[in-house]
Amino acid sequence: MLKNKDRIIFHIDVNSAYLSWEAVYRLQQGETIDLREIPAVVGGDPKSRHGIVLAKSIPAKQYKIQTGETIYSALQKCKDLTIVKPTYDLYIKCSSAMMEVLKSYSPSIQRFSVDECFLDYTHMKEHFGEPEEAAHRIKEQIKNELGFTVNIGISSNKLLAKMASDLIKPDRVITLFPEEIPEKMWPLPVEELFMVGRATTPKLHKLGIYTIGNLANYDVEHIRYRLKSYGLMIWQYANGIEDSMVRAGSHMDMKGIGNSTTISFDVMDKETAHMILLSLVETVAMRLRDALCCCRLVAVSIKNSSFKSYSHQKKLFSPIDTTNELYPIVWDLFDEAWQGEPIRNLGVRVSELCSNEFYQKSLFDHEKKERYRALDTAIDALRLRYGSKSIIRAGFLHSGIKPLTGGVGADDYPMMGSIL
DNA sequence: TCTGGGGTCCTAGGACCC
DNA sequence: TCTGGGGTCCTAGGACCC
Repeated sequence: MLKNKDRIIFHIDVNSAYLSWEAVYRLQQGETIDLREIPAVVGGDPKSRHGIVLAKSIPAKQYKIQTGETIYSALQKCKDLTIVKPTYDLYIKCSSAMMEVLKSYSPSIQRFSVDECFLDYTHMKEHFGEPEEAAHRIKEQIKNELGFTVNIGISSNKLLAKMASDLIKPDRVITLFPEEIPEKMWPLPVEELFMVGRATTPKLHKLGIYTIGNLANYDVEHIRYRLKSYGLMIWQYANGIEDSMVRAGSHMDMKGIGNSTTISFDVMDKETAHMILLSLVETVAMRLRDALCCCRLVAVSIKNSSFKSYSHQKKLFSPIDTTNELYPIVWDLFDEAWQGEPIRNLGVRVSELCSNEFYQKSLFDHEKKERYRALDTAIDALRLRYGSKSIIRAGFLHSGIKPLTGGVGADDYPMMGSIL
């Protein structure tokens, strides 16, 4: 029986992913300046109210520019900051190219996000040698073949491998085995521990916990009493305790599908809101069918111009997957929830997914439903063949609203969430 | 021309049933 | 007249991740 402590897990993390990928692409296009070597960020357009920093170069980091802050504020910190728009299609391609390289080193890979994954190296030693040696080979191969650098963290579980890859950047292989925890992980500020975020940090500070080591050595019952199961989890993380498997997941274990959008102006009327919701539904429903799923729960979220968010959801009697069934539900949910204030952001999310192949037909299903499904299938096929803009609803023609909104590209991948 | 968009999981409270 | 308690489902909101 293999003990957990004998596992070898790699965490591969692309350094400044979006920015690196933009830099590589631009160099390939004949650009002479490497974005990674100047103060630069990838960020949206403030005009359309998308103005936040998505990724920064290391020189930009020297100006204390942080991911998530506004472009406006970043410019205050660095007057001649270079700002480039995100191109998500490129990122999906770069991510997939990296996955192809990693697949040749282990069959057991868990994609954690577009720029991070876990690789189980446990049984690969006889093929590729000692873990550190292999990690260096992987890192160099990605650099040489794809042009960007990665960090690789090595340990006996996913949590420690992930913490390891964060220790020193960029272009590094770093180990963090259990015996190295006191020296390498405990001195770090507690907010650098995975799952300790903005809300938990001040609560821990109030308890006199400032470092990961403070948390690790705190009375576990007391922390559990104060922070419930969450407290127990982060206490275990601080002690390097975590034993989840590397799940070579597919989109089959996706829990939900959602799209949301920040509108470039404040929406003041129901009709416009309905149009935007319909364009979100088109994308959500298409992704749902693409995953061969139906959903049983539909939710609408609203963020108003004062940044207050609220949501409204409905559990369905029978699972659905067609645009024509989904949008009336979404419109109703919106009408019930909207408090009449100016709207900044709208979202649609479906969950409680099940297979669409053998879904239980309810007694109240009617033949119309079958026609809807046939229509959607035909539209999906046209969009696949001639592009997403080849067929749009007439209502969008003169609306000034995009007929399809959102999506993460053809290559949906499962995200991991709070539990490793 | 300040504040994105994609996820997962947990909790609390109320309804409802026995 | 007094006011059980357990279980499950549903909903809204908030925490965290990238």
